Amino acid sequence: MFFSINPTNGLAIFDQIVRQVKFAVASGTLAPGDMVPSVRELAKELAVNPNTVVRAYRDLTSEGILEAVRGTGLNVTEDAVAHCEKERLALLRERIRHVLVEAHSSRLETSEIRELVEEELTRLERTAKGKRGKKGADS
Amino acid sequence: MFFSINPTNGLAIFDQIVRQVKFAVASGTLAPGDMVPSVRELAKELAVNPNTVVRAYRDLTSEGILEAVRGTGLNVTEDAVAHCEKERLALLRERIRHVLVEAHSSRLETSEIRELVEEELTRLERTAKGKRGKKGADS
Amino acid sequence: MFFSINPTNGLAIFDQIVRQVKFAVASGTLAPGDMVPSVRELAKELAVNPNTVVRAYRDLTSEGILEAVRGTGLNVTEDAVAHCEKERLALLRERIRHVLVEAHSSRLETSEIRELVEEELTRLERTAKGKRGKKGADS
Amino acid sequence: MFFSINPTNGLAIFDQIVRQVKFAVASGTLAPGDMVPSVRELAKELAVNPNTVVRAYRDLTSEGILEAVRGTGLNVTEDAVAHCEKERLALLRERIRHVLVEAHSSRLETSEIRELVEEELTRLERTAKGKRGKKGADS
DNA sequence: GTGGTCTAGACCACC
DNA sequence: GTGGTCTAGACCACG
Repeated sequence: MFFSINPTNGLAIFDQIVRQVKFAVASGTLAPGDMVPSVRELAKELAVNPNTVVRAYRDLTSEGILEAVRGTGLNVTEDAVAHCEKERLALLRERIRHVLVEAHSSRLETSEIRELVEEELTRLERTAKGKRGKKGADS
Repeated sequence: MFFSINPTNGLAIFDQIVRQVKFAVASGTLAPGDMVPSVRELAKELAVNPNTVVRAYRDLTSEGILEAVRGTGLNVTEDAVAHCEKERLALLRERIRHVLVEAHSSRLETSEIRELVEEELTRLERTAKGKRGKKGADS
Repeated sequence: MFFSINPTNGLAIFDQIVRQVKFAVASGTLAPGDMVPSVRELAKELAVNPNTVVRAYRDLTSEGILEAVRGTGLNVTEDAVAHCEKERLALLRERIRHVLVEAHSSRLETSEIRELVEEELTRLERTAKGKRGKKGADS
Repeated sequence: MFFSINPTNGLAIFDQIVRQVKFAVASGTLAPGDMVPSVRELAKELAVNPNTVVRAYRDLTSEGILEAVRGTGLNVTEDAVAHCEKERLALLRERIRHVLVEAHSSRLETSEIRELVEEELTRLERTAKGKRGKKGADS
């Protein structure tokens, strides 16, 4: 459904899941009270080991974003929205800063970096449009 | 000297060293025939274990970017420049794309992403100017 | 199992492992999709440090002969066979040439060298037969 | 003059020198009473570090093959011939056996190994003839 | 359980 | 002094 994993991302798989849940909450795709997919279901969908999903859900639970409902599953908490909205930009900003710092320390001019970013951003938009035009899209 | 390690940027230390050597070659900071800092020296400077530097240098050697001169050290090969110039953009582009893809999949609008990048880029420029204005400061 | 280390043959241990994996692939003893022994297992079997095996496996991985399957182990790639078949003869030929060159430069006649080789080859055959005749014996 | 170094031989440089001196003695190229080249001279000729030659000569001296003549240099001892003649075959045989063992353990048939050796031996003869035809020859 | 990374420190060959 | 190799043992992420 809304998650997609890229194993060569630099991010650990469980971390990608954690972040994507947070992003989904921040963007309203996942609302308080909604259930997240079961561990098995998500593990199958993403073709990862169930324990990896367990790990991600455990982290989210201990951060108060998910809560266990006995015998039912995990659902998004009330507090989650505020928490995730704040965190979304921070998480992204952090990664963006890291890569920009590296680009800068490689002695690329700011303008060259900006150009690189624009190129990739444009390519991304084009891809996104293409997918939207069709139907579902995955990574 | 010209290398700096950031333990929280998601990249393995040896990989950061590898990339920084490549960037230094690409930008001309390190020219063919130049010697890279000795294993022990760099290890001390970066406060990492010598074996971590050995690992990075070995990888660079097997990529043909460095070559060992028995008993004297490692120097940058003639081929290195072409190799690194090509690779610099590819390496950076790769990381940039990954973070942009994540930002996009978090349902941020392209304009919002662009804004985030601009903010960080501006902050980066300001920091850089600041440093230049003073004297040497390091990360 | 199929690997054996000889600490006095002039080759580094990790290199002997690398070569033996390649040879096993070239000879079909190890087929694409097969898992190589785990780092810890092989280290124990050869009585070497696990890191030495790690080093060998890493080299093989970066040559595209092995690939890591997260959390399960390393397996032989599809490409490995072609790669290793070509390399087997090259690796052996290289070593053979070196020793023949030395023998020749020691002013031995070609016929004398040939004789030496034949003697050792015969002894090798006899030993091999002996082993086959019994049961398993190792070096 | 009669020595040549191959840095990619698998053998350490000092060891190549040691062996070549022994071979020269065994073949009569160097006779008891003959002086070996001075450390400086040989180091320059082979383009290696003088300390490497010192190391080789030290080993040879402690084996009783060379002896120091105060203020003159090093010369070949009386005992050297017998010693070296015996050792020549042993040294070569040892290396030959190592490579044959490896070839055999790579599951090459004896006939295939023999073929490989013959090919390289033939190539060696051809090269040697070529050189002899001309004048001096180097590695 | 698996491999990946890192630290710590040893010995060797070579300059 | 240099790099190369090996040992020993730790921690992490993933299955």
